[in-house]
Amino acid sequence: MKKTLLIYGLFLGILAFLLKITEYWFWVKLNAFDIYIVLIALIFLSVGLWLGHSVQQKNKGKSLSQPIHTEGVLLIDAEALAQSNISKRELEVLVLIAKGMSNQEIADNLFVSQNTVKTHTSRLFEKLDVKNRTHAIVKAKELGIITN
Amino acid sequence: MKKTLLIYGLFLGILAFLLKITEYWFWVKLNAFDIYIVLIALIFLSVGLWLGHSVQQKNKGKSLSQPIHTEGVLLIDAEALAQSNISKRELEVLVLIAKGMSNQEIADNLFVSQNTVKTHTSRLFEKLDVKNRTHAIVKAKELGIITN
DNA sequence: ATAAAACTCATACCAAAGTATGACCCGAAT
DNA sequence: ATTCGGGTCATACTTTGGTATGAGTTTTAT
Repeated sequence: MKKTLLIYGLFLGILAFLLKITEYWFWVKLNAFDIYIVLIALIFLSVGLWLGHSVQQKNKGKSLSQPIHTEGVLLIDAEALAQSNISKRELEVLVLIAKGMSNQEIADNLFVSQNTVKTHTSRLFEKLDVKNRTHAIVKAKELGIITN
Repeated sequence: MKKTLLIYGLFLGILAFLLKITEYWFWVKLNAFDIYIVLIALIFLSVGLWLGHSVQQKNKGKSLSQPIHTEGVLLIDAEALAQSNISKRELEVLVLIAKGMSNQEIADNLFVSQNTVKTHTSRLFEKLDVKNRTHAIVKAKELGIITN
């Protein structure tokens, strides 16, 4: 946490410095005021998006533990789910797999890397005692974890 | 969450401060320009944060927690099957895919080579307009060609 | 406060899935 | 008889899926 904040601070500091430099450049040499404003806006818009994404990542673990059903795929047996030791994130991946998504699509959907999806799927398959995604789907349905 | 926002706010404050400090390195002048810039920056940072948050919310809704959709027992729609131009053999392969079998397992099951299974699956995917087996399963179920 | 579990990500590697193309056989329709 | 669709198979290739391992961070439980 400390490290993360330090990085944020450092980044913002560098950003401030760069802004001053570009300000000097534009203001003195070119006097392109409008361009400068747009630049500022774009940069901070990006920073905002980035930070928003970070916040999102941080809140991932919080809220969505309760949802029972999803579009087209429904959780029925909470007991079976608990029994299986499948984590929240793994369940999300499972649901998206059951929707027919590829690893890359799942990654995009969950805003994580493909590698992360792969480790989730790997653990998932281990817990379901299967060897591939299609088998995982039927097994999960057999166990009542998901359905349609 | 509150804490996080507070920290971000703090850093924004530091950013404003740094902007003021660096101002003296280049410009020994105090005017409305910098305040204006900071204002722009803050506004667009907010927009960015808001957008990031919106995306997050939207995604949440997309991946999880949607209305239940319980289809009763599906009958295999012969019409849909005919419509899809799927051949007998391709249908057999499709069913075995939906059972979670690998290509090799399907080949063994149908007493043909794995290559043959691959060409069947390939044609099947083409006819179902999908790119992989898991998607083929959901598509075929949507079309009522197979059921569980 | 600390340990355990969950989440994220990366690299490297191997296996399976999927595509493209061409070929042969067979039975049914024209 | 010839064409055509379906079935079979092969080779070569690219892409995706899956495993193994290690590591850093965050959340949660003790």
